[in-house]
Amino acid sequence: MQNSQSSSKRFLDIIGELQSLISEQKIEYGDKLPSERHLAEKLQVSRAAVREALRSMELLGLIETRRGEGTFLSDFKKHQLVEVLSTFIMQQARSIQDVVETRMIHERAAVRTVTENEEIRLLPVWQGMQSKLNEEDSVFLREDMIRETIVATENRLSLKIWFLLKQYSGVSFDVAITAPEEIAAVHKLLDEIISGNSEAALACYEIWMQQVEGERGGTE
Amino acid sequence: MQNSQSSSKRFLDIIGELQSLISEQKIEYGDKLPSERHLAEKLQVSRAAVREALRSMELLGLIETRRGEGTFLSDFKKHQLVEVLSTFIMQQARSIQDVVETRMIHERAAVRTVTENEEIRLLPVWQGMQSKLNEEDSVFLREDMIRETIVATENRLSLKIWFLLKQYSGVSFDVAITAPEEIAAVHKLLDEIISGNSEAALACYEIWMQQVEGERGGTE
DNA sequence: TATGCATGGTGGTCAGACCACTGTGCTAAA
DNA sequence: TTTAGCACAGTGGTCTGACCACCATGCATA
Repeated sequence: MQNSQSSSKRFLDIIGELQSLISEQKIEYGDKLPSERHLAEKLQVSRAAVREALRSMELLGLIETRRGEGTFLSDFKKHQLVEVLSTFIMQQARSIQDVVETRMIHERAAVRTVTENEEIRLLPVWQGMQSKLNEEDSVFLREDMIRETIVATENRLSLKIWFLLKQYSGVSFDVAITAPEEIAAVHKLLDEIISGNSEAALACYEIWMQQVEGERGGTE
Repeated sequence: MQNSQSSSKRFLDIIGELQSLISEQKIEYGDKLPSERHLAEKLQVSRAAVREALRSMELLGLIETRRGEGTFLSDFKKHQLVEVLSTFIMQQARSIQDVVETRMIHERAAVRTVTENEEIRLLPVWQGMQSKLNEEDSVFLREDMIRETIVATENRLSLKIWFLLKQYSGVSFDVAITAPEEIAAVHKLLDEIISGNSEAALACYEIWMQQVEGERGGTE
């Protein structure tokens, strides 16, 4: 009867039942869960089914399993994360505009951080990029510039999020910077970073991005 | 020999092998994967083990399974997203500092966007929050203020990321704003948003956050 | 030509077995 | 009495083989 939608994914039901059981029995982070065999008996399913559910939860970081010992509720607050993650995944990214804007949020923040931090902006990286930008036969990608900027902030999470977003934003980043105007724009951006003028650096960034944005619709 | 760390989680290995296989055989989104039985034979593991890996991937949204038809690669580019989030989950958040900093990146960007956008900053929401802040018996949570700000930017992706990050950043956001200094700080922030002075608004935001940050270690 | 059915392949589930590992408690040696 | 060693039970890890429910296909029949 209830097989078409609701229970066609039994292992999802099992996950749900496990979570109920966890909250009912007030199992805290780090506590031990019933063994796979006990769970199978309690939930009236096979051990294989229980394991499929448990492995899924493990991959999500909800639980930890230790051979010979048992299964334990993970001691980090990963639950909400999973919730968000799943809703995130389930409902296709809505607007590409959000992705672009969010990507740029991270990029702007990086430019600002780098420019306003004396230690970072005096790093030799920036000069290195400038000379590479000047060389005729060197390949200097758009994403190199931005990536290095975010790397310089030493915020790995931001870097990861950016890396993710750039793949969605529909802009070609793995493209060498060759157009004279673009070289000039990036050059100026690097200048302003080195001189520590954050407002000017951000302005350069915006100009550059407008150039990049404007090129869409050209080739394709 | 190599059982203590690397291959103690066989189903993780299987997931890895599956992903290799997917990229090797150039399986595109929406394409059909080999059947569970074939995979089991190919990878030299039991079908149960293959299924554990597949169910995990399914929960993450990487694949879709249709009974009687087969297993299909999910038609959206969810891979990287999952990869980013899961690796981040797995290896206990490295530096909580990254999380906090990234959260603030989104918050600052929202404050700036809202303040610099005439249509948004003239919305009645801000006054509404101010009066609520003044009322004696009303409950105005920290996260209400920030959430509304990000909501106002209409960037749902940024909102989701923020929502995710706030749960990790170790700061209590579901706490009512009651301390006189905090009320004053938020009030001033709202003032500056309404008057459209972005630098001043950001300065207020920083002050507020320093207050919030400073309270850690007090109660706990 | 069009309808209906048999068949093979697929995921979904199960039972039972064995292995590898861990913790515990008992036993025997010091 | 204390301690070192071992046997054992419980746990996760894996495998096998079986059966069911479902779907697409193609063949046989009307």
